[in-house]
Order: sequence, then C-alpha cells, then structure tokens
Amino acid sequence: MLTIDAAALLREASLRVTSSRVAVLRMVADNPHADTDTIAKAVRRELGSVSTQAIYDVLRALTDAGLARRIEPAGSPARFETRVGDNHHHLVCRSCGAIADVGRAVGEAPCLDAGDPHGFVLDEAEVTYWGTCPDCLARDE
Amino acid sequence: MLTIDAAALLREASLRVTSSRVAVLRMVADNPHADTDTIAKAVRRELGSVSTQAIYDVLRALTDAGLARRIEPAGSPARFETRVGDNHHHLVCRSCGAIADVGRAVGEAPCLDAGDPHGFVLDEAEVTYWGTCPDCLARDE
DNA sequence: ATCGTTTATTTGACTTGTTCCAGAAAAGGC
DNA sequence: GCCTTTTCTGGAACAAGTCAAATAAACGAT
Repeated sequence: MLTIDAAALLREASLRVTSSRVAVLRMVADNPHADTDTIAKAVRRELGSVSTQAIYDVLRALTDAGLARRIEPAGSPARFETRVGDNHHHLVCRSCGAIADVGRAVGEAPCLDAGDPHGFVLDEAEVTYWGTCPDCLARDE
Repeated sequence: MLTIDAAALLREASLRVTSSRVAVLRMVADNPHADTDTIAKAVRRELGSVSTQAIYDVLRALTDAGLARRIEPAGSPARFETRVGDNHHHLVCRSCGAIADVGRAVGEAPCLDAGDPHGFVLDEAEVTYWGTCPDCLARDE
C-alpha cells in the first residue's frame, strides 16, 4: 500500500478524520478508477462493516474537497481517482471497461477553444478516448 | 417539424418501418439531445400509448444502425441525437444540464494522438466541454 | 480528561434509469 | 394471403444512487 498520509490530507482539507475516510482515501489512492462497489468491498475488508451510504457520503466529501475526482464514462458506474488538478484524460476499453490515464503533453493547450461556445462559459474540457485495451485485443485473437 | 423522411432512412438501414420507429426517429431529429423520457412523452403524444420498452428497443435499434447517436454526459441520463458521423462534440451546462453542439473546425485533427496509449487501439476521441450555459449565467446574476 | 456541539455514520425506504421476460401482435418476404 | 421473423406489451426486476431520521463519533472548549 502506498503510504500516503491520508489523515494529514483530510485535515488540510478541513475534513474530520474518520476511519472510513482514511480507508476510502487510501483505497482510492492505491486503486485508481475503482468504482463505488469495489471501494466499498475493499474498505469493508479493512474496517469490518461500513454502510453503503457512508461510502457514498465519503466519496462525495472527498470529491467536493478536491481530494478525489469522480469520472463517469458512458455506461459505467462512477469511478474515482486521487490524481486531481493535472487535467489528464482517460482511455476507456469498449469491451471490458478498463480505464487508463493519459497525461496531456506538457504545455500543450487542451482543445479548450471550442469553435463557437454558444455563449457558454467553459471551465473544463474532458477528453475520453474510446478503444480496445491490450488484454481484450489479445483475448479476441 | 422537420420533414425528414424517416421511413426512407429506416429502410436504407434495413430496419422495418413501424410507426414507433418513425415517430422516435422524427422526434430525435427535431429535438437533439432529448433524453429517453422526453422522447417517450413526445412519441406518446403523437401515437397514443407506446410502451417504455418499445422506446428503449427503438432507440437501441436506431443507435446500432447508425441513425442515432447516444450520448451520456456524467450525471445525466442517456440522450440521443441524429447528427451522426461528423464527430462533433458537446458543451454541457453544469447547473442545468443543457447540451449544445460544437463542431470541430474542419480539417483539424482531433486530439486523437493520446500521448502514450498504453497499448490501447483507439477509435474515437470524445470531448465534453463543461461550463455554464447563457441562461444559467443570466439567472445567477 | 471530559463535555457538548458539530459533523459523520447507520439504517431502511425510496427514486430513477434501464433491462429482462414471456406472450401477443404486427411487418414483409414468398 | 400465409408464415416466419421481428417488434410490442405489460409487468417485474435490477443497479446506482438519494433522502430522512436517529445514533454515534470527532474535536475544540472547559
């Protein structure tokens, strides 16, 4: 397990330090792109019993505090990662749903200049690359 | 109502021509980005009673046949549009969920060259621009 | 250290979006 | 027109996520 200091991160974000939050935060840090259910199972394995509602609440709190990011590719339940602030993007496998990160080349402007933004004020350009992951390619031989 | 020849489009795609399909296809053509429920209500207004299942089946058939595209921004139910094949992208309002199209400048390559694709074979780059729509901007004054 | 206020968590019912099932009905090729 | 294939109906099931009220825990002040 990566030894991130979850408690310190929580305190910095002025969130109370509870065992659920520490466990969830560590879990998300160690398993990027895990979905809620996977996170819940892992946390329960560590702490015993934790309510589903608590998992949702904690994930929401972490997301609101900027400690986690929620991503939600079409057709997939919500997934979470702690890599925030660097505006990287995601590769999603159409056949198994696997997700990988892809960092944007440094200094390269995102395609944030949408042609005609129709009066919208934009704050983020999210890119999802769809394709097939190496495992599925190999299996479908 | 736009007078697209729904029946002809269906036949070209070798789909049987049924009243539900014609109605749904026309509805989607006239109301881009409508969600399933909105489509169902509109179709029922026109045809009387149509089962929810039929709506889902028809939308799936249209999508599979390439007559419609399904989009699904995070936090929103599935939405459909008939503008297919030109790989345009979407502006999504964070506060009301409104969606607008934004065409990519012609000739401009998409950001399909993901830095390191980790062995994925990509077939599409989907860009979602997040922001606030003009209406919500005005209301939040 | 302990108390009390504030904030988390539990519990359980509920909503929403979507899919599955099995039988009845309709479309199109012959 | 008949027959096969496909679609539609209605109802039930399902998964993800939310709401609300009661209980429990964190942590700053005593």
